[in-house]
Amino acid sequence: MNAASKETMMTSNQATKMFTYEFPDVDSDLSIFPAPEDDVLGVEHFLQPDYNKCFPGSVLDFNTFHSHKCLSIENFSFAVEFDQIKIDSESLHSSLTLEGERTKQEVRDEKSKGTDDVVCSGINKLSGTVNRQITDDIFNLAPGSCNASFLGNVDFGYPQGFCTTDLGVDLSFAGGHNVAFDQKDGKLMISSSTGSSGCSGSSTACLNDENMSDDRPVKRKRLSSCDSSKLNSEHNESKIVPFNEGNKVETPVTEKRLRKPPRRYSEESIEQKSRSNFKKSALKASKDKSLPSVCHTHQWQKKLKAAPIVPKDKSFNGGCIQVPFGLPIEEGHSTKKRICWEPEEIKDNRILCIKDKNDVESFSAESEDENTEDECVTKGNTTQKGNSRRKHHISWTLSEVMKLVEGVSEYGVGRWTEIKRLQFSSSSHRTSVDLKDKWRNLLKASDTQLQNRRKVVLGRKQALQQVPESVLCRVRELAAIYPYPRENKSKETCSAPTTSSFKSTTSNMLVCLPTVM
DNA sequence: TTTAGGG
DNA sequence: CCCTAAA
Repeated sequence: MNAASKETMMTSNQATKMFTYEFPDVDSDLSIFPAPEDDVLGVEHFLQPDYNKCFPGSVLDFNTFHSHKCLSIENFSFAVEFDQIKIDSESLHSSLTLEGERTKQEVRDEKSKGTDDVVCSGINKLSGTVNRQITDDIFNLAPGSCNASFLGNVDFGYPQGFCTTDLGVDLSFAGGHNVAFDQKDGKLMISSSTGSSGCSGSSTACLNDENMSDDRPVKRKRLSSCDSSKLNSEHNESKIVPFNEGNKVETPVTEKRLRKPPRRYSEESIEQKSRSNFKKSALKASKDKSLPSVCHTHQWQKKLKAAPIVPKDKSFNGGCIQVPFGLPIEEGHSTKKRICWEPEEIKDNRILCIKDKNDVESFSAESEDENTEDECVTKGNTTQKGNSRRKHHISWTLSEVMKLVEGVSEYGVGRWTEIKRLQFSSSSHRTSVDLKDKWRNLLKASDTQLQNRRKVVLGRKQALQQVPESVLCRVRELAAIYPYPRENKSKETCSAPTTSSFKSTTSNMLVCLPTVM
């Protein structure tokens, strides 16, 4: 419309000629040292005061660059959206057409530093580093210090394999100028929406400083999270965003919608949140800070597909860990509420096997110890403890039963939590509910045993008996002393816990039974 | 969160 | 062993 339109009258040849610079000697005397991908590049070295000393051959003197040709962005208020900038310096130097001493310097600098992942820097301190949000850096640019002229036509030309989704770049310049990164072409596009001064094509850009005022409010808008530009990688195109003066507050920066997390993950997250305070906090933290690792969405999506649920530690409570990259790690995982992927037959077979094992070897000796117990636990759980909705059947060993009976004798029926804490502290797979259930089953078993005895069906049935008779007798004794809730309410109640230990009473327990025989 | 009880 | 209601 005004000077802006005038400035765009220059032919593309002119523009190309004027602002194309090649670095013939960039690689000649400077070697490249590959840097780890996660290296974060500092930008302080860009601010070294002796730039001009080192490179007197100025290609672009920011101070003398003609503002009538290109926009002077001194005191330039702008909004910059850099989610993640990962620019390969190889391609950067090859097609970078920024004119400028500093640009050259920076490229050289990066070369000399041997970093592969470098810098998009046309302004004083506009740099992107790997996995780093530099919005703040950009925002903190002192307007006065940004004495630079900037002309577009920056070709970032990312190489093969370079992930375009790592370049979620949106530059919205106040005053109707917008800078966008064309991920398809790898071009930085600068355009004006205020008039006819739009750039021709994506390779040239002209910015006019007349529309710029020094007092333009700095508008910065964060994307909701850094992964927003990653999730829809296929359709994520940098757009030139119109920017109107009256529209400063709601700059329509490219909105990228978050991909909804997989349902399974959501469910698991909810589950984790409800089960562990630590997990809760971790999840919250991960949500709140919009963790940068989520930027690797495509990675963790892949992992999520293929990731098996990996057992994390030996304990049951430790549970499983499924770590999509950058997602909250479940720290403790309940063994409950798993989705059962295993056919029932397999489980039944395993249960039978365990029972057979017990038939053969268990209860023959009272000395069955924790090792056997743990071994049993391991057998029952390692294969699928991550997936099964139903907890694996872990046969109660004799030692466990004895501990349970002893606990009941000490603390009474119904105080399962205490029994668990004091008797089953080492076996994390037995919950208080398990103890309660087991006690209930023991009561049933003891009752059945009585009936069997009365029917005189001895021998083989006794062999099939899971719990030895002595233990069941003890259970009956305790049941008489500590009536199981509701079942034995009619029975007499004994308030004082028995102090006798299991072994001391096993010898005469049958005598203690009032109803037996 | 623990316990009781049904399934 | 799971699930849920109740305390």
